[in-house]
Parts: sequence; structure tokens; C-alpha cells
Amino acid sequence: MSVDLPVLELTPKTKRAAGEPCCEPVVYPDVQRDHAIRMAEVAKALGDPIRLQLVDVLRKHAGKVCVCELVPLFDISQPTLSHHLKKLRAAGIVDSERQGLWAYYYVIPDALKELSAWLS
Amino acid sequence: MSVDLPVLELTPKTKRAAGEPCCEPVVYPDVQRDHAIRMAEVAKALGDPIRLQLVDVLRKHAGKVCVCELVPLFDISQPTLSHHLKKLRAAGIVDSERQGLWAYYYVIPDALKELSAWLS
DNA sequence: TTTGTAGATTGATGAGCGTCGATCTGCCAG
DNA sequence: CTGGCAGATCGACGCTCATCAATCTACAAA
Repeated sequence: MSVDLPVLELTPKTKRAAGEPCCEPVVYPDVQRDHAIRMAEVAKALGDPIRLQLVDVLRKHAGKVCVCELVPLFDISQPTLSHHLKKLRAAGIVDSERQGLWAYYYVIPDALKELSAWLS
Repeated sequence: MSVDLPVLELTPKTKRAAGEPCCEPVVYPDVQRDHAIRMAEVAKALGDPIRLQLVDVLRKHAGKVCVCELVPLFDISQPTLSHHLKKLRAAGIVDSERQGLWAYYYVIPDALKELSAWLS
């Protein structure tokens, strides 16, 4: 399970002590850090099979879906489903809209855009 | 922050009692479930800013990077970094190779492929 | 063989997560 | 006004997580 890739020029102390050139900085731009925090937030929200499937269902239906349609799809209680939807909402992935008794959820367009772009 | 999307035809009990047509099944294929579990595993591993930045650094360098190069990039202890690398390895995102004292990490090609495809 | 170094492991700690039953809040139908 | 329903919230339960200091394990240099 080994992949053939070039090895970077490195400078551990033992090499540095021998007078070899110092390591290239491998500087990590600070701009990236904010993006990383945001993308990690989205990834974390997707890091649960049920939440990922919830997003999948919402995306596939390309519309606002009633919670009462979602409950029977999963083997979890209604409060647990509500908890997952809340997490997805907190991560800015979905949003909801109440109409009378029912609540309709939908995926926020472009919510997954940044992470998707980084992954590809 | 509301988005204009079509609302699915739904059938909560109150409507069903009134004799309206039953809800469309909204069936969720079981095949998707295995994929969801696998993709959620990857997303979960990326759901930490440090791990996401680790993967970012490894991907940008497109080669095997020594751990001693990674440690100074983050404000965490060496054991914590080792812990994160272990998590990434467990998720099948990266792999490592020892050469003497040093350990070299690299991103496994296509490890993020499935999640990336689903997101786009 | 002894010393030092890179990196992994261990154990502990405090915070967060997923889950549930029970309860609460609005809203609609009689 | 009352009864019932959809969905959110609460409180509690185990479990997992990120983190660190301390330790352990290989390996290399002297």
C-alpha cells in the first residue's frame, strides 16, 4: 500500500548539524487558516452518516422537504433527527421554513461550494 | 435568508385524514447507505481545522513530507500532531512511511475522490 | 555501548457528541 | 375552548474527542 512519490528535501536536526542546507520554510499562509476553520466546520457537520444522508435527500429532491417525510427514513427518534437538522443549520448547510404545523428544510445553495472546490 | 424553492407534495396526517393522496415514498436506496457511512468517515476526519490543514499541506507539496516539517506549522504538541496523523491514516486519507528516524506522510491518491464527487 | 533524537504510545482531563424519553411550544380542527 | 398533532427543546446517559505531560521505541551518531 505504498505510493511512489518524490520525497521533499528535509532538514532534521541531525542533518542540520552536519552543515547541510536548512529546510525550506514550508510556510503556511494565514489566509488559509480561516478557510480551513470554515471548511472543517462544514466537514464536521457532514461527518455523521445520518446528517450526510439528510443532506443527500434534501439535495436530490431539490426543494423544500417536510420533516415528517424525513423521520420515517431513518432509524432514529424524532428528537434526534431534530438535533441533526439543528446541527446542519448551525453549520450553514441547510435552512428551514415553517408553514403552519410543518417545517420545511432545504439545502442552502453554495453552502458546500468552498469545501467542494477545495476537495477537487 | 430564505431561498425560493419548490415545495414537495407532502402528506402529513391531517391531510391524509382529509382523503388527499398519500405521500410519495421518498425512498432512500440502501446502496447509498454504505457510501454515506464511508463518506461521513472521511468528512469526520476532515472535520478538524488542524487535520484539514494537514491534508492541505500534504496535497500542496505533492510528495512525502517529514513529520518534523509539520510540527512547527501548528500550535500543538508533537503527541497531538501524531494523534491527528493517526486519525487521518485510520480514515484512509493519508499513509506514512518510515525511513530511519523520520516518518514521511503523504495523501493517498483518490482517497477524497468519492466525497469530492458527491459534493459537486 | 552510550547518548541523543524522531516519532508513537499511554494515561488523564475536560469538553462535546449522539441518542433517548419526557416535556414544551405553536398551530389547526372540532 | 379543548384536544391533538408537528416539531423543537430539555435533561440525562454513555461514549468519543482534542489536548497535554510523561513515557516508550527505534534508530543513528559518537
